[in-house]
Amino acid sequence: MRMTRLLLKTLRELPADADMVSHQLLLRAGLVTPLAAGLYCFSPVGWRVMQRLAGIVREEMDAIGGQEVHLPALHPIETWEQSGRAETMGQTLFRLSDRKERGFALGATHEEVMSILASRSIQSYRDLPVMLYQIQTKFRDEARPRGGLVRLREFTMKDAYSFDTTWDALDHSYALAFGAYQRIFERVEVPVIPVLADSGAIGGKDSQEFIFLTESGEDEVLLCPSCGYAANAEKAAFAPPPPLPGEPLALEKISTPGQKTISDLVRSLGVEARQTNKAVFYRVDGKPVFVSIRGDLDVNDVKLQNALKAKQVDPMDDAMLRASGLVAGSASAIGLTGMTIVADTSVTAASNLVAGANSPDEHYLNTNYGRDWQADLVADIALARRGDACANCGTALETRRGIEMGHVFKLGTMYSEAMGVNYLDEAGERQLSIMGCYGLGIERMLAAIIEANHDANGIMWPAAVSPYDAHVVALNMDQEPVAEALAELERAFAGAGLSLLIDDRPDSAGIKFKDADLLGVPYRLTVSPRALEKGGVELRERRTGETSVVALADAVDRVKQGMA
RNA sequence: CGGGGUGUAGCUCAGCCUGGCAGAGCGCUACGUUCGGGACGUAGAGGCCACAGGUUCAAAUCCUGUCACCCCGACCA
Repeated sequence: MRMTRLLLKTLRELPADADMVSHQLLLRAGLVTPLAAGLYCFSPVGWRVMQRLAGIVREEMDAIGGQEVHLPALHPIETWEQSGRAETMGQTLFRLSDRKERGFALGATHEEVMSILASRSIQSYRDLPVMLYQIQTKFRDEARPRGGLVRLREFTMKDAYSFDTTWDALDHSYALAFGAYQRIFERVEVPVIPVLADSGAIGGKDSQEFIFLTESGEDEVLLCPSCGYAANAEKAAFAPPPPLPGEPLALEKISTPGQKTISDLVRSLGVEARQTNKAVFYRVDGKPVFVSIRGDLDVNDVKLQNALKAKQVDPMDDAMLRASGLVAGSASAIGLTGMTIVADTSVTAASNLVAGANSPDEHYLNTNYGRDWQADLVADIALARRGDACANCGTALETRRGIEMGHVFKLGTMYSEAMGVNYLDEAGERQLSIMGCYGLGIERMLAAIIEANHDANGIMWPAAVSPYDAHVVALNMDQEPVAEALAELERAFAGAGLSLLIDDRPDSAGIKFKDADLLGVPYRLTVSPRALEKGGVELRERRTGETSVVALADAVDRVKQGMA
C-alpha cells in the first residue's frame, strides 16, 4: 500500500479527552476515530489489525474443533423473554421496534440465539459434543463507555458455546477453550492472568476471567503473593480480620444527634469501625432486604445475590426506603420486621457492637447477635480488600487493577433448558445439553496490545498482528536508482506474500521516520541514495532500534526471519 | 444515576473575568527554497463560536434551559 493513496492522517498533537495510552496512540496513529460515546470508526490500517486479530482467534478456535457460524445481531425480543434476560439485562439491552411495532433487541450476547441454532441440529448424544463460535458485533447500552476501545457500546466479540452431554465432558470443552485463550494471548503478546470469577446465581459452575493487569484497568483483582490464588473482587474469598473478643455487656441506648455514618460513630464514641454494625438496604427481586455487616467491611453484591439465589440486586430506592420505615443513619435489625434480614458472618461472630436504634439520632451500645436480634440468613457476603487474609494460606492479599480480556464460563443447563437444547441419550431418554460459553473482546485485545507494546514514540506491534509486515520509507524517489530499488522490493515482498506499507509521500525524512515509529510496524526499510550507496536498504527494528544495511535481495528473508 | 470538567477552523488551544471586526500554532492548497529524525519563505482556503431562548444599540463573551463529550464514582450476561 502506498501512503499517498492510503486513507490515513496521523496526529502530531495528543488529542484531548484521551487518558489511556492505548486510546491516545489509537487516535494519534489514525487507527480509529470517534463517532459518539463508545462508538468508533476504524480506518483502513486499524481495520487491518482487527482482521489479523480475528484471524488468530479463528485459527486457535478452529484448532480445538470450533466451528464458525454467523448469527443475526438483530433479535426478536421474544428470544430474550424466553430466557428471562429481557428483564435481567435491564437497560443494557438496546431495544427497538420494526414498522409493525414488533419488539426487537440488538444482540448483547448470543447464548439464546446460538442455543436455537444448536437445537435445530442436536438430536442425539451422537451429535455431541459440539463447539460453535462466531466473531460478531455486540451492542450494549453501557452506562458509561470509557477508555477508548476498552468499554464500547458496539464491539466485536468472539463468542463460543460448547454443548456437551455431561459435566465431565463440559470440563473437557472448558479446558480446550482455556488452552486456546492462553495460546491466543501468547500470540498477540498480551500478558494475561486467569482469575476466578463469579458464575452468578444461574446454576453455573466454574468461571474464569483472563485479566490483563494494568493500572488503567477498571476491574479489581485480588492476588495472593504466596499461594497464587487469584480472583476478581466479586468472587474473592478471604478470612476477615477477627472481631474484638469480649463478654456480652448490657444493651444501652444512647443519644447520637446528627450521627449517621460509621465514621461519625467512630469519631464521637471513640470506637473502631470493626466495633460497629453497618446497615445496608437492598432491593432484591423487587423486595426489601436488610443487610447487617461489620462497620469496617463492605457488602459484596454478587455474594449477596448468590446467598439469596436472587436474580436482581440493587440498592434500595428512595420510594421503597420510605415505605419500609427504615431510619437511614440509625437503622439496625433490632426489632426490625417486614423484610428479609441478612447478616454477614462478621457480625454474628462479634460482640458488643454499636448499632442503630431504629429511631433518629439514637444508637445502641453492646448489641449482640442472637441475644438482641436474629437474621433470616447468615452468610459470607463481605467484599475482600487489600490486606485481607487469603482464604487458602492466610497471606495478606494484594489488589491489582486490570482489564477483562476474556471470560470462560461453565454455564450448565440454564439456556439449554430455556431454549430447548436437548437430545436423546443411549437409553432413549431426553436430556438437556450441558453448555459452556467463552467470550473474547477483539477491540480490547487491540487496546491491550498497544498498552503492552509501545514506547514514547508510538506503537510497537507484535509481528503477528502488525497491519503490515514492513514499512518502507522511500527518500528521493525522483532519483532513478531509488525508484528501481523500490520496485524491486515491491516485487520481492509481493512474491513472498508479505505486505508492505510504502511511504511515498513527498515529505521530509523526519516526518516519515516519526510516522513510521508511531505506526509501529516491526520492520522499517529505508530506500534512499545513501542506503543504496552502502549496498542496499536500511533495515531498522522498531523494538530495538537496531539498524543495519541489507542487500535488496536479502530484505524479504530478514523480515521473514524476524516474524518467525 | 451522583460528583467534576470541557464544548471556538480537520487537530491542540487562546479570546469569555471587564460585551464592540473571529484569533494563534499544527494540519490543508499553490509556488519557490530545502531534503536522513516532525525544515523555511510567500500567497491562500477553511467558522451556525454545541443548540435554543433571554438581556443589550451590540453577545463567542452576561443570564436561563437543553444537548454532547471526557474524568471519578455507582452500574456492568
